This record gives sequence, C-alpha cells and structure tokens, in this order.
Amino acid sequence: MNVLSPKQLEIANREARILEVARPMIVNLGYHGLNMDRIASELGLSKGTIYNHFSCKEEIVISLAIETTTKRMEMFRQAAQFKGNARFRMQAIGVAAEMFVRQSHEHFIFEQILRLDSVWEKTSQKRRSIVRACEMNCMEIVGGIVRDAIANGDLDLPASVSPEELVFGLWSLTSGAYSIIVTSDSMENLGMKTPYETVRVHTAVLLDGYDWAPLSKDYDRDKLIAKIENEVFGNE
Amino acid sequence: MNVLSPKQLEIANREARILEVARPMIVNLGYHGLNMDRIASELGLSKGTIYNHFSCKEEIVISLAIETTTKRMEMFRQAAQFKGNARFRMQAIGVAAEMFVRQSHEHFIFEQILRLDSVWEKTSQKRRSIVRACEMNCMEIVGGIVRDAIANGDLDLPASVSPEELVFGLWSLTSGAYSIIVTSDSMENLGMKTPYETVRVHTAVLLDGYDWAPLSKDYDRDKLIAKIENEVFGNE
DNA sequence: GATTTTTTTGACTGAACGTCAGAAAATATC
DNA sequence: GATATTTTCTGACGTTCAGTCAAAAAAATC
Repeated sequence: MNVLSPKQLEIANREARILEVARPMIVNLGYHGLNMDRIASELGLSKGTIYNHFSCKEEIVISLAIETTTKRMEMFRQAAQFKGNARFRMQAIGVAAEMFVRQSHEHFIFEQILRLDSVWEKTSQKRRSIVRACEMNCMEIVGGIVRDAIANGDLDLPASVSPEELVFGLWSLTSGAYSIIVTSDSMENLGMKTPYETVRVHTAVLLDGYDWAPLSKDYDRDKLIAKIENEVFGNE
Repeated sequence: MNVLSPKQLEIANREARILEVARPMIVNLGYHGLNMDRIASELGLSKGTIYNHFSCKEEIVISLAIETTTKRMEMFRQAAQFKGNARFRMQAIGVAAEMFVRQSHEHFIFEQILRLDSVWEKTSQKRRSIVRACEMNCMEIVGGIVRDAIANGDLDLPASVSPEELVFGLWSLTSGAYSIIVTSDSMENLGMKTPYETVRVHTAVLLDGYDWAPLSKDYDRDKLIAKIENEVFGNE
C-alpha cells in the first residue's frame, strides 16, 4: 500500500501550505508579524493542527530558511560544474550567489531572524543540522575550487592564508554586502547606483590581489558572466 | 538654579542604570530575554517608571546600540588623526574597527536585533537618526581618507569604482566578517585559527588590488599596527 | 457497523507588553 | 511649617499571542 489516502495526502501537503502562508507574513510584516492564530485561520485550520507540523514558531522560520538555503546550495552545485578553469568556475559561483540574492532576497530576512540566539535555540536539532549542512556544503564547494586552483598552479596562496580562510573572506564580503543591500531601503542615496556590480568588482579585485590566474584584466568578465548565465542557468 | 535636587539627580541617572541592567539580559539571554518586568524588579522600580524613560522595549535596544556605535565613531575619529599617509590612516581605521569588535562585541548582538524591521520600526525617530548619523559619520571618515589618497596620487580608482563604493566594499568585508566571528560559537573548527588576522590580510589584499600606495609589501604592517595602537590608543 | 487509532479542535493557561487612574512624593507657595 | 500644586511612581488591568491538552470528530481497521 504505497498510495496515500486523500487524508494522508492532505496532511503531507499541509506543511508546504503552512509555509506558503507564513512566508509573506514574515516578509511583509517582519518577525513579529508571524502569528500562529492567523496562519491557522487563513488556512481554515485550528492552531493545534499547525502545532502538529511545527512544534513552535521558530520551526517555521527555520523551515523557510531551509527552503531558500537549499536552493542556494543547488545553484552553487550547478555553478561549480561550469566547464572552465578554476577562476572561471569561481566566477560561476559569483553569478550563482548574485542570482540567488536577486531571486530570493527574503532569504536574508529569514536568516537575519534565525541568527538571533533566542530564535536559533528554539529550533530542532534536525532542522538546525540541515541549515548547517547546506552552508557547509556551499563553503566546501567554494573551497574545492580554491584547492583546484592551487593544485593547478593558478593560485599560490601566501603561507598565512589557508583555502578556508580565502573562502571566509569571499563569504564575508558577499554576505556582508548582500545583507546591507537587502536590508537598506535605498542604496542610491549612499552614492551606490549598481551595488551588485560593485560587489562583482570588489570580488574580482580581491582575487586579483591574491594573483589568481587568469587575472581579470586577462579575460572579459562580462562576456564570461553572460556565458555562465546561459550555459549554467540558461533554463531559468 | 542649575544644581539638581537629589530627586532630579536620581532620575537623570536612571536611564543609564536601566541600560546597565538591560545589557546583560540581552547579551546572555538574547532578545526575548529582555524583560520589562524583570528590569523593573531588579532596579526596585515599578514598570511604569521604566516606561517614563523608554517608551517601549525597542527603545532600550536602540539605546544600547547607540552607546556602542557612538564609541565606534569616536574610535574612528581618533584613528583618522593618526599622522601618516592615507594608506596608513586607513590601516589605523582597521585597527580601530578591530579593537572595537574585540571590546564591544555585544554591539553586533544589539545591531542584529535592531536591524529586524519589526524592531527598527518601533524605535523613535530621534534615536534612529542618532544611529544613522554615527554610521554615516564612520563611512564619511573612511571616505575622506580614500579621497585624500586619490588627491595625493596614492590611489587611482578605476572609473567604475567611486570612493563611496570602495568604502562600501571595506564596510561589507569587515562587517560581514565580524558578524560571522561574533555570532559563531567556534571559528576554530572551520579551520580559522586567527580570524581577525585573516580580516586584516584580506583588507590589505583588497587595497593592494586597487594599487593603493604604499602597497603592503612595501611597509611592515605589524610594526605599523603596533605604532598605531600605541600612538592612537595608547592610553587605553 | 462497531471498535480502535489518528487527527482535529478551540477553550484555556501563562507570559509579557504597555496603560492609566489613583497614590505618593517632591516642590512651590504663603 | 502648613497647605496647595506639580511631578513622579505604582501595580492592577487590558490585551495579545504562544503553546497545551482533554474531549470531539474523523479515518482506518476488522
């Protein structure tokens, strides 16, 4: 008996429906706009039923974050498969990261809430490790590219910088920038007209600073990005 | 009549005492550990009295953030007065930023909470503009150094990067890194033994990438940092 | 269709924010 | 120093909302 009864099907789908209703609540009204009673009434269910799926409010937040962070991981994986040298594959990761922010900028809202100790601590071990695994996985993908570059002789990191430390730097730069971009209501009046382009430039300069061949002056970045968008994410 | 009566003095001091009690609540127990009833009882006051000073919980959070962010602004100002070329003064800013995180790492906890829309929106216009002013001021200080370097011929930014955009890059890199460092329970098991040093290296590489003279290979960074610590922050 | 198991319900508890009418204290006035 | 006025303080109260659980309803099994 592998076929689910209508009832079982309804239950199986409910988790997703709860998240669908919760998502805009958080995005539009912030953390304290997420209201268990309202979720229940919007779905025509009782509160107790919601609690059958999520043991607390915080589990809903982390579940939303898992949805988006999983998407990012998949995008990073796809990007890493781009055919080309390590520097180009790193550029593909950059494209993936930027695409991800643009299409899932709510992720940074969920993450911001989730990172609060008082929220994180209430989440289940199970979901926590999923979040961590996705993040580790992304870092690992980037780290792999760095190590490839070293193995290939394209990159020769100074003794004081390990591959993990370079990953940390890239992660800091991009996540710092993206969270500023996403949470500021206006970048324009800070003299920032094209913040994403600025992030691309800084990243390139940082990698050039480490002398990662080929240097950005030796290839056409915009053309490469277009190629990546087309070949890796063309279907989207 | 400029002298305050004992009663007036008590009231004048109370704001600070409230914050003193609230600070460890947030630092140790997180946002939801901040409890108005508990603040009142720990100070032997009634809740109503607390509300005479802070119109809501969020005003306490922003006030704590103001305390620390003001300190940072002052440290940046001091740092900017270091005698030396623009690159060295920028290094002094780096020293200030790092010192600030080390001695006021709670700041990032307050900021993290404050950045939530649902918290930010409840704060008063007055305190909000103080926070913004401090941040702007810091950026402006850094921007001034960048412009000095350009005026001096030490730095020649590409046409695609404005001074503000360079500031944004530095700000992203450091704030991204510091907030990871502060909120992670362990950097060690990510292969990061000296995260602050790593931030220093990445910053230097980024500035070298922009060809900001003198390049870091042309001066002894550790010696310069020691000199800055001594001359600018020696009394601390 | 009777029985057992699963699921749902929504009234209830408790925690915490913020309010406000009246009490208390401080200050001004005479 | 007594009285009036102003300021400050109080804590019970209203409210909102998270999370619980005994009882009801629905589904599954026999």
